[in-house]
Amino acid sequence: MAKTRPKQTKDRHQEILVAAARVITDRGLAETRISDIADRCGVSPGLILYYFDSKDRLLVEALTYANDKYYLAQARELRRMDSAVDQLRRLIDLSVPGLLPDYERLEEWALWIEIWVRALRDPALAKEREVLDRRWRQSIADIVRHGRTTGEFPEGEDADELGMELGALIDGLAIQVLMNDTQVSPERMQGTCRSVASKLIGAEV
Amino acid sequence: MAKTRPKQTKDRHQEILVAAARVITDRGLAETRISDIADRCGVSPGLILYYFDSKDRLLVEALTYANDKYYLAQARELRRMDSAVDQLRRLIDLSVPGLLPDYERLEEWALWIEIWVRALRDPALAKEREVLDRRWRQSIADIVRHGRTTGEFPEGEDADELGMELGALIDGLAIQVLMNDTQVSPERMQGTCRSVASKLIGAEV
DNA sequence: CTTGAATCTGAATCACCAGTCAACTTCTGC
DNA sequence: GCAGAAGTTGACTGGTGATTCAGATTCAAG
Repeated sequence: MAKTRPKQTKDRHQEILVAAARVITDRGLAETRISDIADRCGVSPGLILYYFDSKDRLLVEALTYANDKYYLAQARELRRMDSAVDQLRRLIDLSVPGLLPDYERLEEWALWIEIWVRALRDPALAKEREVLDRRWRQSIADIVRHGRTTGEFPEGEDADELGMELGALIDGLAIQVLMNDTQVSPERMQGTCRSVASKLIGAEV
Repeated sequence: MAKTRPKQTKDRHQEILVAAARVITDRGLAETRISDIADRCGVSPGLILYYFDSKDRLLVEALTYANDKYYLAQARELRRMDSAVDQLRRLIDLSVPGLLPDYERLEEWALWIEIWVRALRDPALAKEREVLDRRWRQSIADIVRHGRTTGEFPEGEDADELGMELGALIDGLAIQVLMNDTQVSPERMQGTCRSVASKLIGAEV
């Protein structure tokens, strides 16, 4: 069976990416060593460099890989919902760090900050980041457009502009929540997001 | 003259902090070496450790020192204005990375991201960050309150809540602008901030 | 089986850098 | 001036961690 080997390779590749993402969220990008990733996979450090040309490339790939994984899972879930209000509420809930028991969300936001820092000096990652961020704003704008076709939301401001506004609001609040700010609890963030979204969109969310 | 020595010492302390902040914005926190800071000051690496117990402490102090400097300059400027609308507009303009020629603003935001990343794992810095962030939201809330006493803004939602909302919006947008996102130009961020602020406050800004 | 390619290991190499330290210089007060 | 304190230097130490590499192992195909 010719597929066994290629598949094996692919799995190892992914396995390393997943392990790297987890190590990064645990220890932070700056404190992530190749041997940490190797330990997490149960292999030797040499093997990591066998699959990835350098630590840097691995880290960049891991950051975008993880973000992709979370995004796709979210998009799949939202697509199954008919109501735009439900979609928007769910998107908000998924965006609040620590609101839902599924604590992978915490990881996602921590990875975002690492991406931002690194993208400041790494042109390759900077390019990827823009794609990821655009996709994030887009998914909000799409919900707004969907709500307007279903009649849940009134016509109004440009949907893409709204996507940018709400996306930025969520980003900013998520940072505070992620930092464990005593004034910005997950529940408060949820309430604020709903309230501002309602005002900007012009319909109760 | 007894003042020469104490003053000299103080200057050296500050000089190092300033140099450290600049190196951090240039190279990134992760790539900042003691010798870089020493070079920037034109002194030997040993002297840096003579004034600061460790690299870590120096870096944390530099991050908050720089933030403080920017905040105080901004607060002083805003205090001199009578109109809350003027204050809010100015605060927005000062917050848009790269809008004003004074490019120190770019540095400030880059430092914020470094603070966030590091605060995730450094409890001491986490505590400082909360103070700094609270002060930031507070300054917006104060403008709202001021505008309500002068009659420029109508009564409405809790001023502190508004401070959190607008603060988060600005944070989120500033990240995109700082990253050089092609869809989020400085001018667009400025327009969006004014427009959202107007809607949430209930008066044209 | 056998062979060659893919996978994997772990010790060795190599560069880098935080922090130390002994010696040197410059002040300050007397 | 002089003694001691403060400031400064730069070579050195020690630890760390990325990357290399020479083999060992596994596997697929003939």
